[in-house]
Amino acid sequence: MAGEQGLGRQQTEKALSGLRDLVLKGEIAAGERLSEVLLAGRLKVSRTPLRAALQKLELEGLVDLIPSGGYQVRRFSQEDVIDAIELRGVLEGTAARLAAERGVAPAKLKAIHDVVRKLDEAFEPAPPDMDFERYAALNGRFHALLAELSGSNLLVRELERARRLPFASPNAFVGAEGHARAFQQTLIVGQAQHKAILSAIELREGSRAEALAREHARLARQNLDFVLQERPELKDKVAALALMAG
Amino acid sequence: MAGEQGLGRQQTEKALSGLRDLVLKGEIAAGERLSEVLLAGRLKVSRTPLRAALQKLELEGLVDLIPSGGYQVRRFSQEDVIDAIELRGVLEGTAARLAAERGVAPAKLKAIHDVVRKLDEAFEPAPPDMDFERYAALNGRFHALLAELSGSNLLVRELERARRLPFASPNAFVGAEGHARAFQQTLIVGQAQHKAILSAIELREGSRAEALAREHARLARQNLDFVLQERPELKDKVAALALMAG
DNA sequence: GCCTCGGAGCCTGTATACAGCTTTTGTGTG
DNA sequence: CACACAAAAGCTGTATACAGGCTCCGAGGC
Repeated sequence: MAGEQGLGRQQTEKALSGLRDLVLKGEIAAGERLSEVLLAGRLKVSRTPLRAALQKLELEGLVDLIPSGGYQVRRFSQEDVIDAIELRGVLEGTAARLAAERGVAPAKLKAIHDVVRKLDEAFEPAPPDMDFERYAALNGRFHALLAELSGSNLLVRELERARRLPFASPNAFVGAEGHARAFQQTLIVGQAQHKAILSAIELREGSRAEALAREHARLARQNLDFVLQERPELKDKVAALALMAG
Repeated sequence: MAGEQGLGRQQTEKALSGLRDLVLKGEIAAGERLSEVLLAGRLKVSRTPLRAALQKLELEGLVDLIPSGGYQVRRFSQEDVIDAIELRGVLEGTAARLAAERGVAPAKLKAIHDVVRKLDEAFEPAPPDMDFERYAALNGRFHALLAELSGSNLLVRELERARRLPFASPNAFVGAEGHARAFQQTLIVGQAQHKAILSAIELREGSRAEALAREHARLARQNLDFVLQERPELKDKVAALALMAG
């Protein structure tokens, strides 16, 4: 039954999203070897698209190639998580600096200002009733638009890649806000930083824009440290940390 | 004749290096669609490892996926080249900063100092007789070791990726030195910067180390501008620029 | 003359068969 | 009881067959 569906890269997409889910939800332990036949059966695809998905996941950094053959789920140390956050900060800082240095088209500025305004509105309901999902969507959009402000296709690509690691996502800790008041405060600080970054870009203050964007990513680092040092029981509540060892 | 060779990923490796050569040497024009059957025949592999190689090349950024199916050679604009150099500078700057901030094991420092000394020795023959190939190898090693000094596996990976784009390589313009005295001077300046970067790292001056490493990458930018503005006829002599449009 | 529609060829995405390497298990020996 | 070795099972990497789109061309209509 070759080409049963036949259209596009449908099976590969199915294998990719399915496999990504399995890894991200921790249903496959870190370091575990990934059997192609087993996974193919589980995901209801043949080995060919499954192997394609494995290769893509390798590029995303979720799985590692085993020298003797095959793949295994990548192990992330605490240092890896810290570095991934740092890296996102560096890249977003570069995006902000380039935007400031090179200038930004008014239309793009308007679009990102709109997002910031909507983020403000998302704060209006009292904290317990806040729609975190909506906030996360808008926050993600802010960061995507920030990358675009740089005017660099290359940087947009790199940032898309960097954000794929779940704990490096700007929303890594947003889901857990319901669990700790400290997290909610970081949202407020974060939104203030959003505005400061935009202001720096508009004033063409490249160095300030870069520093602010870097600091903004450090909020995630702060949340990470908070979880690890003061509330280790929250670790399981933050899905993004499922992959982290220790 | 399934599994004719059978060992490891030999065919994939063959397809990957062969295909990369074809693209890098400009034997396939930018924007051209890549026919799998044609290429498979040309490289003497079957379509399966060829497709694997195509996917890897997509991750390297040399080919683009066509939405309707298949791949094409990626087009690089002048801006892309500039941004790739900038990105390498940012990442190497981060590596240098982290090395300074976090400290470096003496053994690693010794290793990179050795490379710097050998680079000095490579300058001893009079410029026309200089062994550029040896210089490029040592220079590449310096940059690889610099990444390792950061102590961040993630950053090492990212820098390996970033350097894959030929024009973003630290050696992008080294091959062309024979063609212009101006290039030779950049080698001298570059070596001085190597030493300054190491000094900053040893003194734990993170900010200085970062700025220096960024500036070091800008040598490539300088060479690029020199070629484009003053000696356009050299463009064909720099293999790394073969992929650039215009 | 330009646009729309249809068909033929080509091409990609997918499934599957096969062979050699890796790993593991079980047995025999020191 | 530990270790070495051998056989077998499982697995991956590779080749290839197949089917459904996609592309391009030409014919027909407005």
